[in-house]
Amino acid sequence: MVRQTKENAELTRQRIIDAARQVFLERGVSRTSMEQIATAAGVTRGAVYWHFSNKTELFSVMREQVFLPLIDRMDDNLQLENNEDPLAHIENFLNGTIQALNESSATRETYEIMMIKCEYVEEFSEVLRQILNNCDGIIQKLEQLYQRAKNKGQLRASKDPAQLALDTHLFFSGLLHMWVKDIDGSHFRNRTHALIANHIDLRRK
Amino acid sequence: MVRQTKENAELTRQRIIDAARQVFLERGVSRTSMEQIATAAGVTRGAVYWHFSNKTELFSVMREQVFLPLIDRMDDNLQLENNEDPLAHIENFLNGTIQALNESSATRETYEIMMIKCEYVEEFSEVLRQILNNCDGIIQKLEQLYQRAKNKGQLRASKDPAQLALDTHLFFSGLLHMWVKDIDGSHFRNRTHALIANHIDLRRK
DNA sequence: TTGCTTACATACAAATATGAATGTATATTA
DNA sequence: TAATATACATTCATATTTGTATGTAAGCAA
Repeated sequence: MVRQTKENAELTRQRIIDAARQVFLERGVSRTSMEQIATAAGVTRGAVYWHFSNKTELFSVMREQVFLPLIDRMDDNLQLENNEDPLAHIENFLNGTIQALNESSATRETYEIMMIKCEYVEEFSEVLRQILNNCDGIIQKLEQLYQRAKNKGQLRASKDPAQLALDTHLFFSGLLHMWVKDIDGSHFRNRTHALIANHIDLRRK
Repeated sequence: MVRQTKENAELTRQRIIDAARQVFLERGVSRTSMEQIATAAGVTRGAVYWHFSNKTELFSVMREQVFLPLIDRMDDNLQLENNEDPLAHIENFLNGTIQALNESSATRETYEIMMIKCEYVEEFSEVLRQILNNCDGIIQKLEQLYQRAKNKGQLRASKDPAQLALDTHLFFSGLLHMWVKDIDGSHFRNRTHALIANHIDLRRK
């Protein structure tokens, strides 16, 4: 296999990314060598280095392939339309994110890698900063939605939208972490719907 | 420095543990070599290997030094005494844990290492299982406390103690994660008290 | 005081990983 | 169709890391 067409090269590239995800998941990012990724992708290290300059870049591409669409989805989903029921809107958003995890193994695996199979030091601390930035965005939008809920009289008395937004965000990051760690699903994966409903219901008047 | 007394050997051992924590924090567990730990502790690899059979064991000891007392504290603190105000009890427990982070740099650093500077694969997945077990215990005790709160009529109508306990646990693991990641403290570290108060207040009648 | 053990330091061998250099056959293009 | 750039495979030189093996001086027990 020497010189592929452009299209085939693109397929090779994607195979390498998928292989990286798989090996990262099994062995953790640090312990994974370029050789292992290459083998898993059915190529040699030469090919991997041709497409990616090093493991960090490969990791970033893998991550962005999953996260950029996900962030878009969040942005769309949290858009402040003329929603009659802001609280239900928040609930739908949370459920939707969980649904994305259930439906896409690539998303699921990438989450798992990022949460418990990656060490955020040196080059990787940049990733952490990006994640925190996203959090900020989500919190802001949650706050706006809670503000609208308050304006509509959906909320219990005197609840501060900013605080509610933070509480929801913390609840949800906790949920995502537990969702990922709870491999057999008995504790959280099978109960997300009820947990989310309960969380939102605590806010309702 | 050739042959120390028993006491001095114990000091050396502790210095190695502290050095490991420091290097783990800087470079992540995987990237840390025994050589780096030894250098940081002012000894050679020979000493490190004399005290610990490998990096994994050293990690475990470091972790247990911080976590076993912490778990004890939790057990004590969540004990079901004749408390008049179960909700306040929960609030105190949460605040106390945060306080432990604020007061002890070893605790703080160990948390940071375990959350964002360690990859839970192979030997380390055992640690993850232990953590989840602890979570179970905490959730159970929270549930009992919420049950007592319900019996005392502290809770809003028809709230299920089990659900409330899970929600609190998710909130708090989210908070711990964010607390650790929010290095400059602007987002969460300075607001934990209010966040916790708000969270508990959502449950109050 | 002798002899054994401890608490390390030093030296060694083997494995593994990296990046770059080089080779090469085929697409692509002029 | 000839020249060139592409998409890899192969090779090489260089670190790095690990575990162990061996050395050694001082503590400790008899």
